[in-house]
Formats: sequence, structure tokens, C-alpha cells
Amino acid sequence: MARAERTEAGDACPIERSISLIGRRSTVLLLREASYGTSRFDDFVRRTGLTESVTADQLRRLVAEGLLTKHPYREPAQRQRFEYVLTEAGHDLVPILLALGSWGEKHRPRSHRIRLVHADCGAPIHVEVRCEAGHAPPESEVAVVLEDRPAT
Amino acid sequence: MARAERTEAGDACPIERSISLIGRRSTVLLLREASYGTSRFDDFVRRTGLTESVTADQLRRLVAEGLLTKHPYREPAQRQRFEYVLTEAGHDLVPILLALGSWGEKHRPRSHRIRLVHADCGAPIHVEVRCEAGHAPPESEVAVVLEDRPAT
DNA sequence: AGGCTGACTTTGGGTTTACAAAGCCATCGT
DNA sequence: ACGATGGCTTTGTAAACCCAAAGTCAGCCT
Repeated sequence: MARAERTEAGDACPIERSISLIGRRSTVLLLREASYGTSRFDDFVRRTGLTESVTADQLRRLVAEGLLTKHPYREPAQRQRFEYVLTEAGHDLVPILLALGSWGEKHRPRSHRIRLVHADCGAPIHVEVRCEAGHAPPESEVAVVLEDRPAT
Repeated sequence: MARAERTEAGDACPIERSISLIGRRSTVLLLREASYGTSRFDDFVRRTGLTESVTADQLRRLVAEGLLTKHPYREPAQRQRFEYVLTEAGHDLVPILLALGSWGEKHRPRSHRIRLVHADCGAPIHVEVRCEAGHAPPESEVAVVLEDRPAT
């Protein structure tokens, strides 16, 4: 009950909804791997360091939540396998993971650092908040607008 | 021990470091409130819906981690109070919270929607991945570069 | 036919996160 | 002097998260 109440209360805030969905170490690690191209169960286990049970549970959940798809495939002369691939929604989370990583690099540095660059031009990459007119507004100029969603 | 091992293993990945730090509902809610200007204990409790003990624990942790500062202040003819304010590191997380929110709005819509706009020009705001040359590279063109950090 | 491998499931236990309710204490206003 | 905050702490409980290790099972490979 406490949970139900909490969920309803937080329902209005999209930040809370999102963090309830993906604010877990296991989830983020799996999404990170998926964005690197990992698609097979054992690879997820090995590269994230998560246990098999956690991996199975979370992959299932991510599929149910529509962030990954699971479909069978078979290479010639091989048995059937399953591959997990990011959906569009999952894909849309990748910039956020990158932003988290770049925050960590800046504010929690380690001896060797990881930078992101644009492979085509070599320039360093960062994540920025921008409006469609091309401005990069400071926080004080970001306004929250509430509106009814038109009934489709 | 299991914990120590895990922490060390994940130490190399900045995404994992970041998510271990802030990938919790309570933390995100408190940071959200702080970014809205909330600074007093009771306001945090009331606006996030968290319990007092969780709020106290997490505020303490956020201060210890350098995402918030706590300093005493007193308004004239009032007793001494404490206020919690975002540090620069905490501030740098705000765009990520906004991005999470905007992801939630897009992929987990509710009946009324919340949009972010640039107050000065009215244009909708989003979060984007860009290189310094101004390109918006697709995921496939984002390369991860490992380098030693020069010993200062 | 038997073993191996990939993809899980099961069992059992530890830690973390969160909640609810009550208590504590210094200080301010009256 | 005393009651009402504000800002916590304490206690007790439940759920979520994660780990380690072992078991299952279908299908290919020899």
C-alpha cells in the first residue's frame, strides 16, 4: 500500500517515473552494454559482472518495459539463439548514459580517463541542453510548462 | 567483501560510478527539489514525500559527496537555520535530470504533460549530444578514447 | 550416445533502501 | 515560563537489490 501510494504521488513527475524505471545499477550496466553492441546473454553477464539471475531478471524487465527487444536468430549451422537489441526508447536513453559518464569523468576523476570523441572529426563530445532556436539556456532560463495532452 | 570487489570492478566505468552515486529515487528527488530552489529540511520532506529519516540520511550523503552544501543562516529576528544549496557538481547534474524527465515525457506519457521551454525565447528545450565542431553524431560515430591523466 | 555449451532458473543469504511512527532538543514567540 | 516549531534521530519492519553456487534443459558436435 505504501508503495502504491508512493507510486501514485510520484506519477506526475516524469523525472521520478524515469528514475524508477532505470535508476538501478544493473539496468544501467545492461543498457550500457547494449549500446556497445552486446546482444547475447552470456556476454551481458561477463561484461557487466552481474550475476546470471540478476541479468536474467533485468533483461526480462527491460524487454517488458520496451527498452530492449528479444528475438531469436540463428547463424548457419548453429542452434537458435536470442539477441537483445535496444528499441528506440532504449536508444534515446544512450545520450543520458553518456552524460552521466561525462559528469563522472569531470567530478569523480580517476587516474585514466575516458573521453568521448566524434569518430569522424576527432572533436570531443559533450552533452548539452539546448532550445530549438539554438540557444544554450542557463538553468535560470529553463521554464517548466504544464499542459493538457490532447485526447487522441 | 562482495561489495568491495564489486566497487573496484566497476571503478573504471564513469557511468557506473555516477549511477552508484545518484541512481536512487530519493537522491534524484532531493536534487530535483534543490534545483527548484528548495533549501530547507522540512520543505524537502514535504515536497519529495520522502520520510524524514531518508531525507536526513540522503541530504547528509549528498553533502558528504559534495553535491550540496549545508550552511547555517539566520533571517533577522529568526533562529538559526540550515540551508542546503547545490554545489557546482550538483548543478552540473541538473541537465541530466532534465534529460531524464524529457525522456519520461516522451516514452512514458501521462495525461497532462510537462514541457521544458527556454523562458527567453519560448522554444522547447531538449538535450543533445554534440561534438565541439558542432556536429550531432549518431551513436555509431561516438568513439570512446582511453588516456592517462597527466599527473598534476 | 554422450558431452559440451548457451541460456537460463533456483535456492539461500546479505545489504541497502524505504516506510511509519514516535521521540528529542534547542530556540523563538508570547 | 511554556508551548510550538524546525530539524532532526531512533526503532522496527518490509521490500528491493545483489551475490554465490548449483541445477536444468535443449540442441549441436563428435
